[in-house]
Amino acid sequence: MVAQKKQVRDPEKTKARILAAAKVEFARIGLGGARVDVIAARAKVQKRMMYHYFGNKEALFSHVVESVYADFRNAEAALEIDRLEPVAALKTLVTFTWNYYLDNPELITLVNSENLHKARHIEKSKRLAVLNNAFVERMRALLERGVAQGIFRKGLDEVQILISLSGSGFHYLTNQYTGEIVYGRKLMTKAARDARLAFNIDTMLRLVCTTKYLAQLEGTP
Amino acid sequence: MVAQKKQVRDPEKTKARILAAAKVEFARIGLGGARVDVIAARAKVQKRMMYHYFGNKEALFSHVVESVYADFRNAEAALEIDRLEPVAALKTLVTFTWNYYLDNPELITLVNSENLHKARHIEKSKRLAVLNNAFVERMRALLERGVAQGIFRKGLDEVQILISLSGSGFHYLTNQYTGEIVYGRKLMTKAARDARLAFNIDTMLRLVCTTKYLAQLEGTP
DNA sequence: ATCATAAATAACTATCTGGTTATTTCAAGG
DNA sequence: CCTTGAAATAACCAGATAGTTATTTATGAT
Repeated sequence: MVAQKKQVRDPEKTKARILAAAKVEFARIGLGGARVDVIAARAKVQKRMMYHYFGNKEALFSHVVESVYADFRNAEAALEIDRLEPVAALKTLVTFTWNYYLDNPELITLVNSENLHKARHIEKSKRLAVLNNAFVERMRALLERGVAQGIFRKGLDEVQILISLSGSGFHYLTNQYTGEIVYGRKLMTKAARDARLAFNIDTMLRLVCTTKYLAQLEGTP
Repeated sequence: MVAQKKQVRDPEKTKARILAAAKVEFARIGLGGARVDVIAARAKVQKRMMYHYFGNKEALFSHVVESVYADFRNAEAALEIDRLEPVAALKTLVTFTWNYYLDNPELITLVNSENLHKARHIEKSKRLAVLNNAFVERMRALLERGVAQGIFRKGLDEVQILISLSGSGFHYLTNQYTGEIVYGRKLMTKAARDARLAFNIDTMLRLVCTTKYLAQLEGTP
């Protein structure tokens, strides 16, 4: 007779616990490095339950990546940047993106892991397709508004802008460890983080605004 | 009696074959995902030889990452951008960096893998410390020259510039798979690659040059 | 109450995997 | 030659690992 905790059934909570633990482990050490046993132990759940609810390790990974991505897109959509002036909207978006990365470091390593696997886990997701489409469309609309007001440059490609916008923060953070060695400097102190955000906002404005508007900004600081 | 190829001894070649195979495997699937047996098979070498020459899997990984990084820095140093006009030097550096990433895709996944492991494999490398130091110093000197000529903005931080310079290409390439899904567009066609390089050159110029100089450039296209 | 079903547990297994042991073979210096 | 140390080979192993089988138990509908 083995001492045994009374079973309390709560499928939603069990699923959520498995997902949360998987998110931590996959983010910490990648799909290849993560161990099913460790995830189960962290979730305080029998390993069998992971197989019950998610099928296998890779399906669990797919679930994690999709939900992390979806949370990110939904949070951005909630900004409703279409209600702001173009320049304010752009600053808001850069700041939000940077802070979201800082607050959700798993997003970064999970996206990297997913790219190592050629994005095959989110390839087929209809849910992400919809969210991503709207995301790109919001930037297209923002650029259009800025151009109409004579503030933004004509003919910019919203995809290039979005890649640079995410990259300016993402790259800094994902490469923070090799970065500190390469540049011989702490990159994650409060001062360093603030400096990078300010730099990124400046970068995006220089990238998107007309030279004329930039000169005007410099004239009235 | 087992058929057995006559041993031909060539320690240098054996080491090189192990390193080359390890580079491919670690780049393909990460430190956690790579298998020692697969590396040995790919190198056409007895697994024991890897342990003989490199000690263990992680030491082999360290060796690979360090040499890949060193090759990159040495190639950049060979550009001798200090012989070029500031603007030409910057364009050359952006173009070189982009092409180097394209020609050496292992660099990107290895750097990502190393960051997942908090850069502990290159932390202690004296060789990289020297190379990295010179690398940062070259950009500092370039910015200084540009400022002296009244072309570059004053007070720029060479580290921020370098992070953005590498990131503008690195981020595009490392996230190419999720990128194609997010943006609903092929990112690696010849046209797409050329467009990104042109965009990155433009970005770096806008970032570094004075507004006055930029306006001048626009006036005479 | 009883029953059907999903939730949870426990123990197990085939295979994989990093690393080792034991042995043989080559090649260079004396 | 012949000795000696490094290079190479082959077989092996203990622990890890993803996934399974078999069984029990809680819960909600009837």
